[in-house]
Amino acid sequence: MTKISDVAEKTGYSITTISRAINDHPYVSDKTKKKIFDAMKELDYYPNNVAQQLRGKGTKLIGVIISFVTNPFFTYLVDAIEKAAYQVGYQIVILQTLEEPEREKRFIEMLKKRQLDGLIMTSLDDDSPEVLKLIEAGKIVVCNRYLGEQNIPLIHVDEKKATYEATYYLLSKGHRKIGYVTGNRGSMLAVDPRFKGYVQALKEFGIEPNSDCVFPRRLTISDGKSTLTDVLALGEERPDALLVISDEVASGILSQCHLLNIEVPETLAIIGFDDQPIAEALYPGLTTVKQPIKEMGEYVAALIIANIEHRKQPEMPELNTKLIIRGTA
Amino acid sequence: MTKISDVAEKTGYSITTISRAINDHPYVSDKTKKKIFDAMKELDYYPNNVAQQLRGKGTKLIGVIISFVTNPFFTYLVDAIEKAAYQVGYQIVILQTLEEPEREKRFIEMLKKRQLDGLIMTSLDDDSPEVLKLIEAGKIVVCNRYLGEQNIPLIHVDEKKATYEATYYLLSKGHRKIGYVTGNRGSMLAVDPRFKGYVQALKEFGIEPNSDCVFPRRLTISDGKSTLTDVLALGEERPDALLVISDEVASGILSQCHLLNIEVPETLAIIGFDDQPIAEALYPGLTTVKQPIKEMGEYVAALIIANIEHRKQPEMPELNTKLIIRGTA
DNA sequence: CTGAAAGCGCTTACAG
DNA sequence: CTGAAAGCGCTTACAG
Repeated sequence: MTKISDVAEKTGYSITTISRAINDHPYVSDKTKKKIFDAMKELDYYPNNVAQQLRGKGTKLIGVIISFVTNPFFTYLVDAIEKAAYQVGYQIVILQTLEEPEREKRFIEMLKKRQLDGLIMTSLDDDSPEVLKLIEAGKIVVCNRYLGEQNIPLIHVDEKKATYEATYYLLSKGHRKIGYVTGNRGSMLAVDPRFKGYVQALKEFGIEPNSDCVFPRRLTISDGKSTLTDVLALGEERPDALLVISDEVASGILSQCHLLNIEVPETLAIIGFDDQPIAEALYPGLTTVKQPIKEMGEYVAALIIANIEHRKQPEMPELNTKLIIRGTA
Repeated sequence: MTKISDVAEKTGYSITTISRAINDHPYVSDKTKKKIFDAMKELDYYPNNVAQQLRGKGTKLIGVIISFVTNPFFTYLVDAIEKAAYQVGYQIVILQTLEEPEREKRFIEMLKKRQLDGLIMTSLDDDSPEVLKLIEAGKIVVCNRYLGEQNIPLIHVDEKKATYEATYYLLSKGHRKIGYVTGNRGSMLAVDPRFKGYVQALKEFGIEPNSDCVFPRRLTISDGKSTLTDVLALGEERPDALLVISDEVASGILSQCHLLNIEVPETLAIIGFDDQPIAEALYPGLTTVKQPIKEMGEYVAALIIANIEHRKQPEMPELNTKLIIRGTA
């Protein structure tokens, strides 16, 4: 690999001058610069970024910790982060936890070892003092969801409001038995803002939430299919509407409705969450809660980069969800 | 930030010994090691990876160039690559071109500047001599698709066979007017192996391909919806089956069929491509060509890492597609 | 088993 | 405007 001394040798200038030309230092004449650039081109020389990093420039790499790359929600978030970061010279390292704590640990180590300039975490398992310190130092930004106790800053949308509005919509359409389908464990419900929004709307209509109508741990399309079976097993008591915290699970339910000739939305209304592309492709189109993923991604990228470069933090935009009404409710 | 000299100072050992303890060198006694590790823990010390890199260890970073992160096909490929790479200590930098050549250029520069140990490219725009040199050197591995002229090694499935089989299936079901829906530009058809497989099957049944039934540049769900309109506009001549080189586009077509009460597969049969999760969620389930994405990702990861570490290349597995028959054909 | 010193490839304060 | 030299934080050949 060619290095800076090769360029110095070839041009007759000192290493110092080559470095100054590369870094566009004013004290190098244009003629000198041109000669140097020509030589660099000829030698196919590129500065070794690792050496530059050791001299204080960062890695220009931001890690983004997500649970699964194959989850479209994260994919759209990463897309927004990547575009914003690219503009200012940063790239994204994709870090999926697969919900394994050792993976999260290793990713945080990457930050400590300075492989990464900063870290965006969409989930947080390890809230040890060291991690908290990194959050305080601005090296880690937590975004989207965190169901823990600690009082840490979190960039997120108002999820409670989102489900409140969706549930309210169903209620206003006359539904009274509304089920709740979530990917979370049942034990998490107590601290889940989405569940709280659902409960609040029900209570405003004088309805006590029925735990038989809550379906936890539903994550995939085929979970959705089996959820319909569970719903039907409730007989007379079964819900006439479902708030489903995942478009994918909702799509599984809808598909099964077709198979069993259950009319949507007449017999069963369905609202999804996220407004993934699939929502538009289904028939009937899936009514769903659109998250401001793009805005959130852009903001969180701007925030971590401001932290890395010790600049003043940008102002948080309003992160509003929106109920997109299509055919299923 | 704590550095190795801080650990040396605290323990009273030399920097050399600390380094040796970190790198598990045999000439350090276990008692010494323990003392050193305790001090490291106490100081929350992590070796600066950048300095280590400069001493010859790579960045342990592999770039993966894809067109769009939001495309599920790439998402599944990245997932497979990530998992295989993680096992052996590498991480993935996600590099989306958005089909802009400057982006591709910048990503290749990252490799030249040694920000990346290797590069997996799922598309290749710039086949300049320098890039070819990097491919020959094993620093770049090209995977999936390349519609260029150059004779470069490419890891890929037998796409011609895949579309041949899908088309053959439609023909054997009695369809004779089979349309072809692709994301490529029409001008690319001549070098597109997928199109060749389609044409070959038709010819075996004595059918001349009809250019009216070829729909290029269809990339999105809403492209799919408008494609049905284009199909219907053909009147008597319209196809009774469609081979669609994208599950997403196929889902758009199917959704529009529901809207216009066109029976699938009776009036119009549809075959997609990729077997994305959406295929299973649609009604009827989408018959589609499943690609061996996992196998391809694992192999390409193993290959680039073998190159990086100057080890012998693993053997290429068979990369077979499979027609998944569901309800649309 | 241990340490002083050279060196990885750059940047930059200092001196000219 | 230019260059010799120090130094970023490590690893390792060399000497003991």
